Amino acid sequence: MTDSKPTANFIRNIIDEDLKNGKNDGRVVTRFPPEPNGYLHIGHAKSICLNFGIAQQYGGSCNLRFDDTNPVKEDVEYSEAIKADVSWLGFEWNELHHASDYFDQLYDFAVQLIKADKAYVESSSAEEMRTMRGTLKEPGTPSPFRDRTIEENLDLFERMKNGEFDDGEHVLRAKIDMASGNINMRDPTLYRIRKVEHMRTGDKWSIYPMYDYTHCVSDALEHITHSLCTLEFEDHRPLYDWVLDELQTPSHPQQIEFARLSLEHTMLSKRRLIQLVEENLVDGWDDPRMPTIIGLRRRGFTPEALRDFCDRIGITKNDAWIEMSVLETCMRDHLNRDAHRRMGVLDPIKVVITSLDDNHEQELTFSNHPQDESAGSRPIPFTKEVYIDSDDFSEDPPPKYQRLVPGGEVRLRGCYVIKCNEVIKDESGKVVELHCTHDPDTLGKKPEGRKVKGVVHWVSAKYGVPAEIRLYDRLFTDVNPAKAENFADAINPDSRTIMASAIVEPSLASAEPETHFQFERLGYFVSDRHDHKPGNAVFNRAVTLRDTWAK
RNA sequence: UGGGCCGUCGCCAAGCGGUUAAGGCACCGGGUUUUGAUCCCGGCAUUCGGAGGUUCGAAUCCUCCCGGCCCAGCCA
Repeated sequence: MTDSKPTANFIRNIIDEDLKNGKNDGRVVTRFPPEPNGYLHIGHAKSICLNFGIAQQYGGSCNLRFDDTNPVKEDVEYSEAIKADVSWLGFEWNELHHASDYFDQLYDFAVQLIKADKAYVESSSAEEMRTMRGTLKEPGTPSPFRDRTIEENLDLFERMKNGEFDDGEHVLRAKIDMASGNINMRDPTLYRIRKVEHMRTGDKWSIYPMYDYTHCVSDALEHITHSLCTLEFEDHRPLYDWVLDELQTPSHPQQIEFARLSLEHTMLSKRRLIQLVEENLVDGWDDPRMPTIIGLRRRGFTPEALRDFCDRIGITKNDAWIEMSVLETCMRDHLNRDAHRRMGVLDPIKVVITSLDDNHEQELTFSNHPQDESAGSRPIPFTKEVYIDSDDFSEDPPPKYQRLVPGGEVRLRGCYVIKCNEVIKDESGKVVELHCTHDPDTLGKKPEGRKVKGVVHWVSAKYGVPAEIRLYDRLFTDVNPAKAENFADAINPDSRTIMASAIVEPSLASAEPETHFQFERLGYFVSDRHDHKPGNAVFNRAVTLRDTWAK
């Protein structure tokens, strides 16, 4: 996995062409403009990687800008979380801005529009405006307020700003074309009255600019060259251009739209995500099953893997659905390369090696990474009693089973070959202990005269450390849960399995929170960044190992 | 004839008038292996939503048709 040469896409082609033609004096400036009204998810990661990635590739820059134009939905809790997520993903913004930084300029520009007779104060109700807007197939009708004099508009707008009116009494509209086939051009609202505390400007303003008016002006003020956004804004581009043309801003960024991310078995609508959290269907925004950046992080995904993912899925205008396997592969690729190997047993079953002395103790040396010598090694104690995973033993094995069976042999990973001689059960018939003997001539060498194919991970019963291991699966069984009648019903009942009695090798007790490991034969895990502490080992499984054994 | 946009392998995606139609994921073999992992090697679209047309030559240009997505917030 490398972050080198990103795949070609239509946006890079446009930029290449612009550069060739000397447009923007060879500058490339992008921006990532989230509204601070929630947590970022993997769909935002796509946009972040695109915007910051293009800036990097072309030696340009990328700004982080909070689109904080609707004070009723926004909060600094979110803007702080967003900054943390962007940084964690590995990107540095050039400038940090807020749309609210431009409120004064935006107001002056609005006055300019009024003076040019390109904007007017509308005093109809929202209801009436909707009626007059017409429908998709029928043109709208002009408002009776459309022909107010410039002086009257100026006066009213100033009084709106001064707080003389209540929410909903008036609105400032652009004067464009009520008959346009594009509904966004039927005199769109530019300003509305909102007597609400703003997260940054407090109660200074009682009017707030709308997205369509704010975004293009903000882009222009920051001298953005390429304003990248998602497909649903295609219809807004004529308005974006109209505003900048009317205002004759010195800079006129080019808006380019690309398809948003759709990932199978998950759902990226902010509204639905909020619902998951509020209805306690998950544990919060950072629940490891959430597609939020913070959730993916806690699950054990890495910035490298997420960046690789964004590069692999590409940028187009197709409504594409990405299979989970792509994300999982990115995760495995990265951690296969970087994660140190460890052993842990999820559901322990005791193995007594009867051929060993009661107090047998042996220190074995395990490589941290079989393909990377530089990763070093760590000691692992071997004792008479060890634990193996319960599904690595079977009295009634399925075909091609390569693990331990009564009378059979298996290799304890990095240790001896053992043979199962006796199966101990409790009153209910449950297997509680296996009595085995070891072949002393198999440490570091193949057994004589026979083949032992199976290898099983294990932990010393005496030195193993108790741990809680959380296993995760997709949150939704449906490919597209958003389409389910009641999406809560689409939740996978087995999306989380807690293995409360797991035992892990001693070296893991001292692992720092948020350290990634491969537990051999089980998958990639991370020590939980919140719950993992000395004396309380907690690991989350990000993804299993690839498994080609037909189960 | 409201307006805008999209259709290349099961899923993504390069390709921009002349290529044997890249690559990744998935899948199917085979080899290595003390992780049923990794790694390696091989297979996987005579065809680009369909039909016409232009051209010596079309996935790439034109026309029509079919299928899908977005838009009627004082949300972004």
